Amino acid sequence: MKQKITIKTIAKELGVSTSTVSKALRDSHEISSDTKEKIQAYANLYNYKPNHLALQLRNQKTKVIGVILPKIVHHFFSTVIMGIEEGANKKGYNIMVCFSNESYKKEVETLKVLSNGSVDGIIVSIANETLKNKDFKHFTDLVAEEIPLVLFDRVVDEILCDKVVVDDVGAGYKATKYLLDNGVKKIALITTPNHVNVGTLRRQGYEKALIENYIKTDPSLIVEIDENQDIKDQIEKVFDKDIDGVFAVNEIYAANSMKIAKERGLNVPNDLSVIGFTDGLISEYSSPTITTMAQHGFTMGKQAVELLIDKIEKESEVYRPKKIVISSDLKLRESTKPSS
Amino acid sequence: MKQKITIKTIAKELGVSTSTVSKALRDSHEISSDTKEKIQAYANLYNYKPNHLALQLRNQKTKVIGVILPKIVHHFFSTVIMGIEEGANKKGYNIMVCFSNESYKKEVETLKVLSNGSVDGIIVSIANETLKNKDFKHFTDLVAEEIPLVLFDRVVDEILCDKVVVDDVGAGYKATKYLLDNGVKKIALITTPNHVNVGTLRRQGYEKALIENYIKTDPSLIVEIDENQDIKDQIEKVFDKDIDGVFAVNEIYAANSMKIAKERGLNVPNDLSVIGFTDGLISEYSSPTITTMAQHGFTMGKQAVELLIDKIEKESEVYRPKKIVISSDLKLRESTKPSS
DNA sequence: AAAATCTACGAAATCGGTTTCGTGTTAATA
DNA sequence: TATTAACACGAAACCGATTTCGTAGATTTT
Repeated sequence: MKQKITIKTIAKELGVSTSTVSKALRDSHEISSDTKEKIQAYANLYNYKPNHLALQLRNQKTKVIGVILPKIVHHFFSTVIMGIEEGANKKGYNIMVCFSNESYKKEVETLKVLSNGSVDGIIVSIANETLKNKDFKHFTDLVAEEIPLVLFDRVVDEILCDKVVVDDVGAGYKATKYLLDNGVKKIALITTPNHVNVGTLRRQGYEKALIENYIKTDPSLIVEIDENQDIKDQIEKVFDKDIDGVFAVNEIYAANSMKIAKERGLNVPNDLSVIGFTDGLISEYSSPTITTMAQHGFTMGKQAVELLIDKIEKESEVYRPKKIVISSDLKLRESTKPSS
Repeated sequence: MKQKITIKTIAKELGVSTSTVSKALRDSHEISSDTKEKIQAYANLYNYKPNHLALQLRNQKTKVIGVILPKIVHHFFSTVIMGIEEGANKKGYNIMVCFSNESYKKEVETLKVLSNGSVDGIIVSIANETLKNKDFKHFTDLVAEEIPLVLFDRVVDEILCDKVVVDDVGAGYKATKYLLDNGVKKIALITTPNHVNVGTLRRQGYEKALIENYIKTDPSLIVEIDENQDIKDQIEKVFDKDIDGVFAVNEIYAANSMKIAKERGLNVPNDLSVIGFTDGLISEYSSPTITTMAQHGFTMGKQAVELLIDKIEKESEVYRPKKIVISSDLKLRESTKPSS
């Protein structure tokens, strides 16, 4: 890179001290307007830009927010990033994005790198492997160091910090209830293994809606997908159970269910109603289009970053962890019968 | 944030100088093993982490790479990010991700922020508005400042720097040729306005394939989508032209075409063959699944970041801009007839 | 005319590290 | 025994800014 022009260069060229240059550039009243003009003109001419690193070191803040996501090629997470970025920019922050790739080890490493002073605070959605391990030491350490931390979507109670979550129980309930209210009787639940807590919560909502309608939960209607195996094969089995509804905890599972239905000659929504989760492109462009629980990722990201910046900038105040719950709405499309 | 432990703290506590602490922690031979052990033990106990800002300032490098994308909620770009991140991590770099949201103004601002020393180099895919304006001063300034820059996918010749692009002409040619070779006669091209050069290039490939087959390009079969208006409506018209093939320059246009076909009772692929671009989830989960030109975003990201780091780390060498062309492959699915 | 007050600027400390160079002590060599 | 070398460590400069404090000289006040 080209030799950057610094305050020192300007000072030397103009025969003044660095303090004078600094003050002149910040338009201090201590400097005569003559000198100011001269210095500012020179700085402009040579396109002087103050070195951010120096400022960060001096001010002990970076104006950067670290974000660790499990993955990015994913509609929900990329929407969240947009929200985080917009919220951060509005307050003069930039974001440093990293990925755990659902790996515990990478999450630990990334967290270590970010917590060495590169960022003022960190936003994380926990990796699946970590949730499975239940090893959260890297997070509790972070909290102990008092580095501002906000978790979103995939959170756990063990970590004491601000959180932004979807009302997963409510969402599962809403979806299931909608199906029941519209004449669907036998609803399959396509969900994640138990350690992924959002899946568990959505399942609770599903069960709650069933109980309210005096229907006993049938475990054979619940499919816990192992992502290491073929998704479609695993869903396939539940279609032998003569179901007339599917509630899938994400888009991919919903899309796979639709495909199976089509192959089996089932008409969606007449023979089978399908509701997915995450309002992504698949649901929108599938045919028929898929009714989903919209997760409002953008809002989540924005709320998360606002919470974080609040924590960063008002650290003197007494702190009690906040939890923001974002309710998700049913977005009706063609894969369900119209509301009766 | 909690008061961080610094080298100074350790020095004071142990009654040695900061130089000694620094050397001990870096395992210098200058320090006796006695002292080293004592210092290292203390540092470990109190979880000392060297402050990155201080190191960055001293070394005049940040080990951070800036990335500016037009958007993120988009399969291709999120795949590219993955590639960039992986390549960067492998070399000990982190990435700072920003978005232009296709806006010229935001692109200029973001570039300014990143070029103040926060990053060692920048990777950009140019915003649509900028391509339209044809105002690249913010980029040429960057090049003049000798800040390492790599452009990918959406690039222009006016900016002298390393580039990574898809062989768009070749891709357009391959797609069109495949259709022609398999009996499709009248192929509609659903593309972007002319200022988006990737669209233009793909169009050239389309035309090249037609010419080779002695078919005159029919302008009425080419639809330039204005993203501010309803996409489906715009595509609708070309369906009146009795077409039997569609080549769309992205997934969304392809999906919309499929939808129209379905509404008009056209069987895909028997009555109409469809080829899209970007191998995203829509193409994969659409029904029938959509044949696409796979863009290899991950590879592009990785190549781009490797080019950039090379530039950053070997800046002494004589520099001549490199251009890496990544060829894209046709991924055959159900929306086209099998190869004959 | 002496004292007080401004004005305009510079010296030096600071942020948290690294690194060069110098030096006192001890051990090895001539 | 005098000289040299090795060892172990500290002082100080440096990266690029900001900011406090001090002060010379001009101006105003008493």
